[in-house]
Amino acid sequence: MRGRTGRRPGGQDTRGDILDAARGLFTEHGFDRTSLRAIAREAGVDPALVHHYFTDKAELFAEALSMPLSPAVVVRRVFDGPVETLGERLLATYIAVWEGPGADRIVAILRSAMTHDDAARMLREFMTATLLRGLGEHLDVDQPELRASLCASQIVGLGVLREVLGFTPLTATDTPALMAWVAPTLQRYLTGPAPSVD
Amino acid sequence: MRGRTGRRPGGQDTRGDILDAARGLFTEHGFDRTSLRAIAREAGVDPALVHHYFTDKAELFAEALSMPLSPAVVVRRVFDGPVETLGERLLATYIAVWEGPGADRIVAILRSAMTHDDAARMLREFMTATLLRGLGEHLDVDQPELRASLCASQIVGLGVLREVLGFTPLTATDTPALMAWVAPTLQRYLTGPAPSVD
DNA sequence: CGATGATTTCATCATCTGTTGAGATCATCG
DNA sequence: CGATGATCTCAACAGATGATGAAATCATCG
Repeated sequence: MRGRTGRRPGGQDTRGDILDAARGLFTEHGFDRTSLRAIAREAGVDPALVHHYFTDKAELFAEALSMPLSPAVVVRRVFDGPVETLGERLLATYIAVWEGPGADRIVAILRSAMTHDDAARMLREFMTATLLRGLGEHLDVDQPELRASLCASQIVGLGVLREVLGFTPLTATDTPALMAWVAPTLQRYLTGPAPSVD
Repeated sequence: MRGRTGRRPGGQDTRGDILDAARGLFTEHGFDRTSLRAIAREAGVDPALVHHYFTDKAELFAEALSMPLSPAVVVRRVFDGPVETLGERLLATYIAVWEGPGADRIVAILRSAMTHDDAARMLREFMTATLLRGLGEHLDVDQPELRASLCASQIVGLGVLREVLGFTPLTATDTPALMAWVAPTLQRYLTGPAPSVD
């Protein structure tokens, strides 16, 4: 039954199984340390089949880790409300992404972005689409790109240390307490006055 | 001359050449994407020689990317001065590390830390040794580990986006302007009042 | 000069990588 | 039922990887 060649009986979603396995392994080990063969093994499938459905390892990565959240939704959620609590809603939205069902994908992208160009591009697009796009439309501030990038740096830093590297003080602290610390930072980056450089 | 076996004439520091090559390649590609053979090629040396000097790839990584700055020096530099400008000095110290002669090592560690345990450990040790150690001794605040970790998250996020991923708004902004934005964040994390959680 | 030990390369190993082509099995539709 | 096409595995490829043992060359010190 297992080692038999040819098409399997019963309409199984083998392609989906491969995607699931890929998502799991990419999340755990990143792009480079994940082999097609390991994915195939995890999915209970011959390596050649992976290559049959997805021509490239990069294509499989892109399809398995497609955006977990539509930028439009994020933008609406973040910018719909009083300006004074903008940082709070922004942080809450991202933390919801970290901890929500799409968390795997984000961690995988974060892990892989450091060495793999595709992942870096996906991360950049995710941050700019969800963060920078709404800024220009809904907020009237100077240097919007810089402000957004500063927010991105704080958010990414938090995600890396907490979700990827598992820094103990951050993983141990519960989410509301963490938000109370970090939200004011984002708020100032977004709406605070530009500092004067000495 | 090149393809000859046996010891080379002239007291050359081949071991040092290997370390230099390793540092450069680890910096550019991270741990996983750097092969011993590529290092050997770059150093103009047989792959077996690399293995002769450094038993392991991990050992070579650790030795090539040893700490660029002694924690004691960092702690003294950061905590020697008025408390009101603590965040400023802290950030200046780290940015000096990013941009100084040890920058390669930090970038390599950052790149590799996402997938390689040794690099993650080195990063964790670097951050805690330079940041957390001094806090307990020189500063009387509540939750020192959490405060230090929040600083680490902002610093690491900045380093990742600016030095590793090359986020354009951050790379384009000059250092003093960036410091003026971020230093207050660190200052608040270190000495500000603990926020009340709703 | 001769012996000893450190340096350096060669040839080779088993293993893993992504990829390919051929053929086996099954679902689907005439 | 029979043909067509999608699905799936087998066997195998060439190339890269980290590693090893043996031999060649040189520096050093007696």
